[in-house]
Amino acid sequence: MAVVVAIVAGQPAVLTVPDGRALPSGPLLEGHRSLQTAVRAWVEASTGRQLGYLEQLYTFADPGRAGLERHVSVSYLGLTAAEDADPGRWVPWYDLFPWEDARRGSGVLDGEVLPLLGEWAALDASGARRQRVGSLFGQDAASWEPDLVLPRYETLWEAGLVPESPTDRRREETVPGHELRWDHRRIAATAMARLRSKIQYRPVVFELMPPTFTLGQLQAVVESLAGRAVHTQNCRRLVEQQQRLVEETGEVDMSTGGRPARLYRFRRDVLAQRHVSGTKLPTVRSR
Amino acid sequence: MAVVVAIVAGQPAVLTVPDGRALPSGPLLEGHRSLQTAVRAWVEASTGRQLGYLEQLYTFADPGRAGLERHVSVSYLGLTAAEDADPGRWVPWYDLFPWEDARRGSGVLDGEVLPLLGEWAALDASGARRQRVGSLFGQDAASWEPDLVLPRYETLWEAGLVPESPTDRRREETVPGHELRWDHRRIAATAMARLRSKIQYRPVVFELMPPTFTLGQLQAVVESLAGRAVHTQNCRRLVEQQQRLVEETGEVDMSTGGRPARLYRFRRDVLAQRHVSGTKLPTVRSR
DNA sequence: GTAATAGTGTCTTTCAGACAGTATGAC
DNA sequence: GTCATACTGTCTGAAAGACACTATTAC
Repeated sequence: MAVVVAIVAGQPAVLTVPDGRALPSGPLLEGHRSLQTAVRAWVEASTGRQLGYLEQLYTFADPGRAGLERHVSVSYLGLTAAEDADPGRWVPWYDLFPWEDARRGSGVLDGEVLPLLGEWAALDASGARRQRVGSLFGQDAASWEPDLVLPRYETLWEAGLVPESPTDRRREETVPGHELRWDHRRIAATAMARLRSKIQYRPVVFELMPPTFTLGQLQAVVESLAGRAVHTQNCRRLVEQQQRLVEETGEVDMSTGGRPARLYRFRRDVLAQRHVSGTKLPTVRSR
Repeated sequence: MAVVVAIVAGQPAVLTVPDGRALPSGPLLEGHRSLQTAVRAWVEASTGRQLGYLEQLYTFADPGRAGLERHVSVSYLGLTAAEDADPGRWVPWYDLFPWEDARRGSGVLDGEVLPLLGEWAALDASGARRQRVGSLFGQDAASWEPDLVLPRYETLWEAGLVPESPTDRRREETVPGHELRWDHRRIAATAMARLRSKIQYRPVVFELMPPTFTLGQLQAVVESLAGRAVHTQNCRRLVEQQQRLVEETGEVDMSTGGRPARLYRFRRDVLAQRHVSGTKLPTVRSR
């Protein structure tokens, strides 16, 4: 099973099967040296695009009844450069998790998710639920941490607020969001969490970028992944000077609507050279 | 398959099968809700000790011949509190990887590993091997990064310098170190790398500590895991003030050989409360 | 007293975060 | 000219890294 991420129409999106209701999955191919190469070959063959990056995510297993073998499925996170072909199979990541986008107003979070979670938390006299919701969803002076995608999803699942919650606790009213079959939305949440933390300490954002890009575009992609605004100047400083992750191509992009932006390309050689860190997500406090 | 780590006689050690030549492994048990709980139950039953921490490491698969199912094995990293019973089944981690201990003199590294790697690098005219060895093993002004356990091991494997290297490239003279069957030493290296990076951003060291401990003991454990000296005062400051990860018990340990040390205990409640980071490994430059 | 380890106070350097200002296009 | 976006220079505060010093035991 693979969660393949690309930037489609400026927003991160996840590749699905044609009906848009499940992640693509395949059998473990024979004859490959490792699982990793087998998965890469399978994804590249079935999507027709090259994967810039692939890493193992997590291995799940069905409970397994007596006498039967468990069914084991290994999930992977893959990144590929943006391309606008075949948009039907790409589901925007914030359609899956509308509450994860804290960039603008966060309407779904404040308008629908938090009130429903509030009801759930109120049912628990000990206050543990309220504290959990607070620290995960950035209430009560806790900051909203982009990485906590999975525990946030799990909280909604436990609270019965997603359609895939277990039937005995599922509520009438659920939180908005594009549903996937089985536990695929949970796996997508795992991938999203991994990617959000990975971009902070490894330069993997560039695998999602076209060959040349402006620093403004780079920042927009980082923001779309993190789901929040980052600090422009520090982002530039980090990428350009401190890490020397990019170099100018000498060309400019005139279609900005303002001053033309210089085009840059990723310096792939730094990956081999040193042990570099990624985009540190310079945070912006107010907003 | 599990890599269970504990501090035995002051040094990190890995649990093995009775002959000390393989990691313990078991079948996927039936009837558990998740793989994680199944592994925990199996390890706790077979070792008789509780695991403070358990996380999935990596999933490997045999190449798989036509018509046969691949054999999949899921590996886990487990941490348990120090205990000195049954020392025969614990193999010290620096017996497995003597070159990973950069705390004192690093005799094995300078005396045996680097000369052999130098020979291997010299066979490559392009200089790529030399650069790789330099950046991984901290030569040529590159700093020695504790986390790079796995690429260092893989380099030795590729260079034919470990007994488990493929026969067609294995050298006469290999690097010292306790060998394990199959690819178990590689899995142990994966675990070591994961643990070394994990202690920097999650407070997992405490799972290896006895219920009460002095800050000196804590520092010694961090150093033994990281394989290098850390900065005493900053380590204290971080753990005590900034993160408030520990609290005094009010008692002291008189067996230090110098001034008695205050005893502390880990504040388990912080795990639930906030999203705290671990021991930042304040580095010490000279040495 | 010395040796050894525990613990405290403070200085310096680095850098994330922030602000203010300038540059260059379209209209 | 205005508006919009791109880019630059500099300030500040927090914290990592480092140093010097004091405290309390055993001998």
